[in-house]
Amino acid sequence: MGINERKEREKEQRREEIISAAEKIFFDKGLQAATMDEIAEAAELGKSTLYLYYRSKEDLYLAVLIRGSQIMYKMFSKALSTGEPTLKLIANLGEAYYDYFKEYRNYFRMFYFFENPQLHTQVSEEMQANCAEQNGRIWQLIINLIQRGIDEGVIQKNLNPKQVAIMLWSNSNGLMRQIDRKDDYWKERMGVDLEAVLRQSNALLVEGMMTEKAKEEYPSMVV
Amino acid sequence: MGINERKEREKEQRREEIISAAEKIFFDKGLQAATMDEIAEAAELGKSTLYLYYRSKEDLYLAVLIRGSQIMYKMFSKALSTGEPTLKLIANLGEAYYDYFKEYRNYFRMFYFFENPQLHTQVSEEMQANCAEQNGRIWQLIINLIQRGIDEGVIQKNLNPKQVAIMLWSNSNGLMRQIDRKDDYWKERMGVDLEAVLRQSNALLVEGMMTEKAKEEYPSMVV
DNA sequence: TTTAGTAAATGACTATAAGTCATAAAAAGA
DNA sequence: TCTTTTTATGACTTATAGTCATTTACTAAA
Repeated sequence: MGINERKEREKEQRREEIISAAEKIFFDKGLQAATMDEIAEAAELGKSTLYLYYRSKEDLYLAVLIRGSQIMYKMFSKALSTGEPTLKLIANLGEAYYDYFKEYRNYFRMFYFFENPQLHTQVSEEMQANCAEQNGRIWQLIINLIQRGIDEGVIQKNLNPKQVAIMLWSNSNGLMRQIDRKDDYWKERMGVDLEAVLRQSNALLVEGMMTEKAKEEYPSMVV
Repeated sequence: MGINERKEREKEQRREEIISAAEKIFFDKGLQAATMDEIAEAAELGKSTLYLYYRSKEDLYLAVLIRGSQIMYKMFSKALSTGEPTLKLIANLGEAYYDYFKEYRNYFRMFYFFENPQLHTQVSEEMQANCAEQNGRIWQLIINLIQRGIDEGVIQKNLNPKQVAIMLWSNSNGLMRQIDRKDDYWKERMGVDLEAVLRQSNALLVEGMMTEKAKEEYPSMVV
């Protein structure tokens, strides 16, 4: 019978509405300063109702984060589907991450939460598993790409694709953090353009991992 | 008269005692979960007394952090005073940061706080200024070192020393974060040794910034 | 249409913890 | 010893996450 299905749909919709309301508040105030009362008001629901859908404020925060991850996954998938050579795709993926940062900076900031386990005091097992799965999908995209580069002989084959992935990711992420928090400081007080630093350090890393053959074939990738 | 000086000394000592007590609790529980009541008990003082010395829990947290920064500064200074060639010192500084991470991981973790401005809701102007100053001293050490490398002709002179500093720092920091939180995951599930990744990516970046002359002179720095 | 049963929603409540303040204790000075 | 200043505190206020008994809305059978 269709009633249960309709109810299921409505429940899912309500979950999404709650996420949308929570998003506004979290984007504006961050995890700590946002209150469940505010979110409830934004969602036009009683606070207790929120707890029927999410077990804790942190779980709700992560539900928003997962929405942000899904967007990232889509952007990355799209960047990888242009049919360009693998090395170009690696560069494109770096750009896609930077595009994500610029376009969805609110989500990007929420990812800080992942990195500080001391903030995780009320995360449910389920939600943690959801996040891990979503996260894993994105890593897989990157790792597969690097593996392809190795198989094609454009990335040195003594490198571990996971190792390369984490190296590139970690570097980009660290710099985008700086851009997020201190771009003006670096630009005005130090005369440093962090966007250029980001591109340059990524390029240096990629170049260091390319095979000699690839350097000849794609001289434009060499700094 | 000496009474005021003695009092000043005692007050300073009390501040340090409070920091030591706070440190234990913060190391154990993190900023959010630690309570001022616990800290007061550890310090054998009433909670209200803490507020005579520090304006907020966050300020107290930062006071602990500054102690951690001072240790870092000392370690870095020591690493730079061996009289070795500049390129070697750059590598040593990377190692010194990793040593700090291993030996003072509790402080290292506290630095997460800096990176998430959304957590800063009660930081006083003074404390912020103290942190900025302490922070600036450390950056200056690094930047001066890179500048020396440029002056000596071992680092490419088209590079901005601040740019180089942030590139190296950001990369190391990002990877040490991963090591802190997910070393086992990467090792056991992915077969990746993050410590090796850290060294390798630093080496790649340094190599990419060296002059040709330096590469000839210090072939051991080339991967 | 009524009624019984189920699912969804809520307002009032509890517990916890940061931060305040009037008052007390201790120290210094006269 | 008495007064003033400094240091310390316990009781209080406020804010907010999370709970729970109760209500409201919806569904289905009589």
